[in-house]
Amino acid sequence: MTAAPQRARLKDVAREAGVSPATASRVLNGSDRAVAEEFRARVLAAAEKVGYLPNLAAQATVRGHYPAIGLVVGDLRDIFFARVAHGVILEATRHDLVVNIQSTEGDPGREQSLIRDLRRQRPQYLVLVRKRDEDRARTQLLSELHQFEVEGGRAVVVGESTDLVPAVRPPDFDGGKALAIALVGLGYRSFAAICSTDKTSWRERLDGFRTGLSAAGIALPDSAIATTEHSLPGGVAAMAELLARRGPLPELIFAIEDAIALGAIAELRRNRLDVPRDVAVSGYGDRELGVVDPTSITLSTVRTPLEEMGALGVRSCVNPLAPAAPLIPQVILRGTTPRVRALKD
Amino acid sequence: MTAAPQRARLKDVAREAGVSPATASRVLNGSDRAVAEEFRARVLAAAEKVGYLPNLAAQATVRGHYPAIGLVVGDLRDIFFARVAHGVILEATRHDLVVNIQSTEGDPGREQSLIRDLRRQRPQYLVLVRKRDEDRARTQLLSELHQFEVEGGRAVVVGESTDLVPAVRPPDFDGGKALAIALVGLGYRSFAAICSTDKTSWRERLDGFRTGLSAAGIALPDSAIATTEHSLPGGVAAMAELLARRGPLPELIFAIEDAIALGAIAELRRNRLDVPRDVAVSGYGDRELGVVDPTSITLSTVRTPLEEMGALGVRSCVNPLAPAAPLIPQVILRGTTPRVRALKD
DNA sequence: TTGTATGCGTTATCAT
DNA sequence: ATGATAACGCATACAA
Repeated sequence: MTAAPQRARLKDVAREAGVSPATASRVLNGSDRAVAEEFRARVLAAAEKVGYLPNLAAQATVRGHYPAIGLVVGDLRDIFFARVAHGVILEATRHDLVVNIQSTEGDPGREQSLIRDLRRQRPQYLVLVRKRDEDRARTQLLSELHQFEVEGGRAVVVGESTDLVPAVRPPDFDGGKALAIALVGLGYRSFAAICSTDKTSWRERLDGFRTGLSAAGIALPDSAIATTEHSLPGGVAAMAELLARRGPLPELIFAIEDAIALGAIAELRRNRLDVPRDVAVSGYGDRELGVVDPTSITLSTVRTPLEEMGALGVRSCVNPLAPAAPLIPQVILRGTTPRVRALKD
Repeated sequence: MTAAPQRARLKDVAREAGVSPATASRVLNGSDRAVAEEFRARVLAAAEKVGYLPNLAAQATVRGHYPAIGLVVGDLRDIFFARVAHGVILEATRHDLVVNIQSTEGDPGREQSLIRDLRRQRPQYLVLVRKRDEDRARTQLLSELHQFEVEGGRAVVVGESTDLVPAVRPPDFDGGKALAIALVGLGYRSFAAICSTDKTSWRERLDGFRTGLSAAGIALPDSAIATTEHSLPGGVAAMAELLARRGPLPELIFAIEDAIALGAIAELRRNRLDVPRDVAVSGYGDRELGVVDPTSITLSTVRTPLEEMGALGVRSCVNPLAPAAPLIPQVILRGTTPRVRALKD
């Protein structure tokens, strides 16, 4: 009924060129063996003529591995995963690697089974993107990754730390530090901070921030820190708590996450405090909030180089020994943190 | 040096179970042939014991095709592509299909070469996601897709229309109509509209909107329509133009795109007109603007079921004959279009 | 119902 | 430098 799919095979190219399949293979696909110039030209011409495309699957069976990179992400609609995936895809293409993408749909419990699915394809590399260090079923995941490596694959985690396999971690310490230095440079001298209860994600940011401040001789006492949930309502609650402490208002409030910062701003406004006139605010993460709507506030923040992290994940798989370029977080100063001089005018 | 990768093969399972590879193959991978219960159990146990995973590449060489779906998208950081890709990935997983993702990086000119790359893997299906009907190199793309189908693959375009292959189009007419009906239901009776110069994307939305209005006996004359660029500054310009026409202000302004709506709102405010007190505004697209920041406006809009479109793309590849469930756009009424009664209170 | 043998498209080893 | 030939892991037509 259906016509048999017509695709040119290596054999067809060889016949067309009047050479053996072996020779054709040598010129078309990478081989260290040399081929006479005349034959090479004939094969190339023949391949072009019959529209030959190498069959990756056949190559994979004989080579034992697939020139592919398995990519496990969470929900792509989350800009975090989208940015990392974008970096992975671009870098993979540069290395002529196919990207097999899978999504946990936000359920880290599915990671293991997804990796298992991926393994059927014998990809050479595996990039696991994690937002937080979710460790349900850690043992399962560990053994799955281990098995992958036993089979000759190389895996890397991008995002939160894991001691299971090599990891590409966000430069959160550097980001916090750079932000602090930038804010001090704008003239700010007194600070408060709002952290989330999710330890791993804010610890380094805060440590870096403190380090940056201390370089200018400024301290951030624990009494100036509120801890709350990693969300906008969390920011509201924490801000309320800080205000309730009734100390002097700091010049700037550093929220460990953009969403928290937005909540804090909302609560400040509810208390008839203007941002940035009365208090300045900075977030962290650059989740692309507060910048799309010019009629609203624009939030200062730190942008984590997520695309670079994805690309680095690929590079460190492909060439584990190559020295990695450092990840540079980008401090983005917007409307919520004006230069202090301007305020005093 | 490196230990040879150890992976269990079908042969190993067969030996372990004391059966022939053929029998093992029949029970482990889909075959219509029946196998005695005892053997089946032995094979299953053996496979479990040695940790067998079928080698997809080997299966692909003998079967002639790869159980995969090639996915070509633009920049994943664009929520449009992210949502469609998410739908594709989920549905593909349901059909036990691998997803090979590629990104044009926003350059539609790369589509052809990406598809060519994909073809090397002999995927069964191909989903091409397009935001607009970019037709540079249309002929090239056409022949590439044609070649893919000649080889036995099935392709579909998701997004803007194309007559090249089956397409999954956004329900823009229905969305415009549903929005108009919802707004009339809120009590609005006079309207203006701002369209973009990019014809294909707004034509159906406006047609649907007009149809919805006319069901209530309301007309939208051409004099109440401004045309501009598909962007926020475009919205500003168009709003300025509408205001300059100096007619009576309509009760509601329908912008064909959220970004345009935001520009329009900005321009209204600049003219000391309050939204929604003086004029209501609705966008279209739900690009997730104006909803993340609760301190700002929240824009009414229509949400195109992009995930469903992606899933439908997969389904119509896998089973072209199955009747497709209709795509339902979702009208989202937020702060910029309050019930008219409330305003009159 | 089960096993044997052959072939899928490609690469690599071995002669030539 | 080139060509025959044997793998690679698996599925299936055919034989038993």
